[in-house]
Amino acid sequence: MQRVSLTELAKRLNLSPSTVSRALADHNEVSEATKQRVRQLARELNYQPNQLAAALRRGRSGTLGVLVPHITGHFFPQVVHGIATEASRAGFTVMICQSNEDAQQERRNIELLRHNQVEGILVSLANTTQDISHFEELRQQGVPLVFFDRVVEDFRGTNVSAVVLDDYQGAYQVVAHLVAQGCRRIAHFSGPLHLSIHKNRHQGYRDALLAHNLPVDEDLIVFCPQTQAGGAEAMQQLLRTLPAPPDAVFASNDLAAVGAMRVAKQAGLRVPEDLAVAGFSNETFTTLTEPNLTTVDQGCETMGISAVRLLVQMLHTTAEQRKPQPRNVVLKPQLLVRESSLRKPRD
Amino acid sequence: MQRVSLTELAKRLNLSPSTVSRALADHNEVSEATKQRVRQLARELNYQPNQLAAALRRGRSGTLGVLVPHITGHFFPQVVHGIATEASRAGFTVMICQSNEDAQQERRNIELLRHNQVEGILVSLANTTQDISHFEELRQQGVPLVFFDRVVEDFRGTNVSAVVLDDYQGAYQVVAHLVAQGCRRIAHFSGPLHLSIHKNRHQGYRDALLAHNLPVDEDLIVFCPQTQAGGAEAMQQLLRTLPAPPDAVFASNDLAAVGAMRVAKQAGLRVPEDLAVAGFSNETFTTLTEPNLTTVDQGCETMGISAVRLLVQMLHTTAEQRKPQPRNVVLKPQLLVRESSLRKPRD
DNA sequence: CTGAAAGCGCTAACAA
DNA sequence: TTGTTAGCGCTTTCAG
Repeated sequence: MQRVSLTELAKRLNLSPSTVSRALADHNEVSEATKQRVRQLARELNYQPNQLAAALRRGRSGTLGVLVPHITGHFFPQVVHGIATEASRAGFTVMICQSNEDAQQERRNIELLRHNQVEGILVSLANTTQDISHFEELRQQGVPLVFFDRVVEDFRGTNVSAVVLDDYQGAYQVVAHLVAQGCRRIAHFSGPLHLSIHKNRHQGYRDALLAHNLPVDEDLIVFCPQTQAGGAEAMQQLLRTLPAPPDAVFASNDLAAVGAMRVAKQAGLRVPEDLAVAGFSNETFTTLTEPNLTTVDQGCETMGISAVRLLVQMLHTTAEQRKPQPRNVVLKPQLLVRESSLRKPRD
Repeated sequence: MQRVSLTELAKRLNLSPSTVSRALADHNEVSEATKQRVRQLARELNYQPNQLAAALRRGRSGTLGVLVPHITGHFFPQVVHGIATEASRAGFTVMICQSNEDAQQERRNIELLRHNQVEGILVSLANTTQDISHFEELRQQGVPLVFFDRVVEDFRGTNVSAVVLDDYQGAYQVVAHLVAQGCRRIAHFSGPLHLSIHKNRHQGYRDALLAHNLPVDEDLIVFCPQTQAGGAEAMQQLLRTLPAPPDAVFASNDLAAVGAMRVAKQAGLRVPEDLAVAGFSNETFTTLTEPNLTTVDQGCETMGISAVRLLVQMLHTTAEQRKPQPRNVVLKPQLLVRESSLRKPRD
């Protein structure tokens, strides 16, 4: 069984290629009888339309480019899953590239996507990216662009869209919850503040304390690697240094929270009675710790979906000759209260 | 700055499109001087080659199709990561689709990939797929095809390649290790045997026992959902039913192992002293449990890489007019001994 | 070393 | 309702 082209079908049916094309596209200018004939033969010969040719001719590839730092861990696979699902729903295919957190690869992949004529690009920045000229170029040339999670702050208010999570809000909610549970000396394990996620969570922590008339005690704030070991280390430090241990720990991510929890338990503290613990991200393992870890869900999949919707919107508006309508979406995170911070019965 | 085509470049340089094309492809039949001129102007005008057109002309898209059940959880993201990385290394781009475990979507996506002229397809079956006619068709038409992890058994020995993990071997190793640790009454928590992963692990368990002159006690084999709850349930059942608890549990996956471990600890058994525990898959959380869980690493990324290599090989051999050379690769899993099963000091 | 010509497979004016 | 024509942007014979 050979590959047949549309032209081939046309010949066999004594029709012109255009008619066949229209028939297959179900144009209403074609007689029902002809459509039947065409479809029948197409099925018989197992005709496979060549999307490349159609895309070339139309000037529209029907493909969206996706550029993520990597497809590992918890967050990005989920987002990519959301992107792929929503793109498919909107009738697009996706071409996915990884920058491997490398600015060079990021540049190359952007090129690659362009050469493949993607209609728009969804990007989360590599963490080594300083020079953003490659994105600036895309922006100027009007390539529809949506950043998600790791965004270029400078592009706010330009013809570029973005989807981010409200980390500040998430952290604020955690602390408010801990206060409601009766905690008064809430420690915070933060990552480096040059990363916006940690900066925002840190700020949310501070503001929530102040809003509840609690002092911000700098001794309760520890900067540490956001890993299990880092969290463990930080907890040990607090237990060693302070006259009395804190009554809660809010870590900027789940791994650090687990580390803290483990050390606390080894030190004889009961969780949550003596020490309430909360993390951030809703990693899979948060329902496997003992006790289960209170955390903040980021709605990763929703982020992917929103990003695609934004992009598709932009594509429509540009197609209608109007200016593309960039927008910034800030997703609300969801506090998940679990055993590790629950001292009082739920309402 | 408008989009410029190769033809446009040619006009501006008073050259023919063919020469420009050759210059950009760095053919050695073009004078160095001309190459310079072409490259210079291309850069100045920010020329972006149209891959679609090139692909159409060449009859080679440079794209590989990937079809996975989903991009969530632990396993598939890792494999996809491996695929994307290796494909990029081999000069291909990837088009990724999800079947969402649905046979219908699987069929549609296969179509989609074909229409996009992918040069070959990497597939892991949806678990609802019974009718495999869509793959049979690909096979007959000579579309290069590589299955990974969830394969079509019927295709063994045909012009289709496959990459699978040696589950049997992995299970065997686990049990051999447990025996070496002094365990004699090793329980096994298995999933449904119609899934090959569980069937093979189960068989590995049995054979390893026999090989070490231990009896296979059917009372120690429990079929349960391979979830934390399932594992917990199974453990409770054993503790309730048996006159004496087993001295080890090997669960067919990590979640079930965690459930078993938790119940055992609650029942006052020490892990690993009274009960050694081992799982399968090397999920992220296995280094977060207390104690850390002994498990089997599947080399997910390696699987992706192998699959791509196999496909690329097939592409080469077909290109050289020779018959494609399908191969079956069986990856060796790696036993990771951790605290949950370690009773004796390491060698 | 360079150019002319043809065409990959499809779609979309414009005609009939 | 159907056909004619042209061409998307590129590569690749084949000639010069």
